[in-house]
Amino acid sequence: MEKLINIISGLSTLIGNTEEEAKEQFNLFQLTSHQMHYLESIHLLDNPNITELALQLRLSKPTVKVAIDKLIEKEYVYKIRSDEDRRSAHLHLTEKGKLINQMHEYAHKRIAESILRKLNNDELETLEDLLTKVLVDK
Amino acid sequence: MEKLINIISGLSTLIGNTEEEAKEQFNLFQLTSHQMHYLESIHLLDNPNITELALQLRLSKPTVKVAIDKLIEKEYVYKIRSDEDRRSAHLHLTEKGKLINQMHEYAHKRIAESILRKLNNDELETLEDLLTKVLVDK
DNA sequence: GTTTGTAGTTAGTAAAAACTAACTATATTT
DNA sequence: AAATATAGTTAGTTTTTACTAACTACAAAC
Repeated sequence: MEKLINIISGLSTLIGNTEEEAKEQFNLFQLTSHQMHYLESIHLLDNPNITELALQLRLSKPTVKVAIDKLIEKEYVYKIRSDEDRRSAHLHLTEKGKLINQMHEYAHKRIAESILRKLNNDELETLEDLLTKVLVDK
Repeated sequence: MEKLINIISGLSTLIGNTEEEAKEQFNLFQLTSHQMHYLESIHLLDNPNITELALQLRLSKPTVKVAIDKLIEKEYVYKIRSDEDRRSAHLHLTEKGKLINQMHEYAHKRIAESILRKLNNDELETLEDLLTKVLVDK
C-alpha cells in the first residue's frame, strides 16, 4: 500500500507539473486561473446556462454573469438563446475558448511520449491493460 | 499512442476529481484556493523567504507579504528570521498548515484503495514495476 | 387570465488580491 | 566608511471577484 501511494503521488506530481507547464504557455493569452476554470467548467457541463454554471462553481448568478460577460467580450465564450425556454441561454466555447481543452490534450500527449520513451512494446501493452482495468467504472 | 493518451486523460481526471473532493473538505477550514496555493508553494519550496515565494508565484513582494500576514494571523504559517542574513525570514507551515499536505496524501490513499479493489496481487506488482519505470528520471 | 416561479440582468457595494512608490534595516562592494 | 544592493515592510491605489436586492422577461400553475 505504501509503495502504491508513493507511486500515485509521483504520478500526480508528473501530471500536475506537465499541466502547469502547458498552462504557462496559455497564461500568455491573458487568462486568470479563475477564468480558465470557467472555461473548463463550461466544457465539463457541456454548454450549461448561467444558473447551472453558478451552481457548479458555487457562486451567485450575478457573479457568474459578470465573469461570463468578460469572457464573451474577450471572445472565449458565446451565448445561444434556448428555443425551448426563451428566458435561458446556453454557454458555448468559441474556437479560442476551446484552446483550453487542447492545452490539456497537449499535456497528456507529452506524458504519453515520455512513457513511450521508457517502456518497450510489451510493457506498454501490459501497462495499458492494467490501467484500463483500473479506470473502468465499478 | 491514441489509446495511451486516452488512458492518461482518464487518469488525470481521476486524480483531479479525487483531489477536488479532498479539497472540498478542506474548504471548511476557511481557506481560499489562492491561500491553499500559498501553503502548497511553501511546502514545495521548502521554507522559502518572501522574495523566493513571490518569484515562484510571479507576484510582487508586497502582494505576497500581505497574503502571508493573513496566513500568519490565521496560524497556518510562521516566520523564522535567518541567522545568516538577518534581513531575511524563512516561512514555515504550522501543524495546521501542514494539513494541506495531508489532504493530498488522503486523496492519493483513496486512489490507491480503488486500485487495490480492481487488481489482484500479480497485476498490482506488475503495475507498480511499470509505473516505477515510467517515473524514474531520464 | 392572474398569480407564482424561474432565468437572466442591473445597480450598488464590500472584500480580496493585485500593483507601484517609498521607506527601514541589514549586507555587500568599492 | 561611503555607496550600493537586497529583504522586507508600509501606504495608497486599482482591479478583480464576490455579494445582496431589485428588476425584466418569459414560463408554468392555479
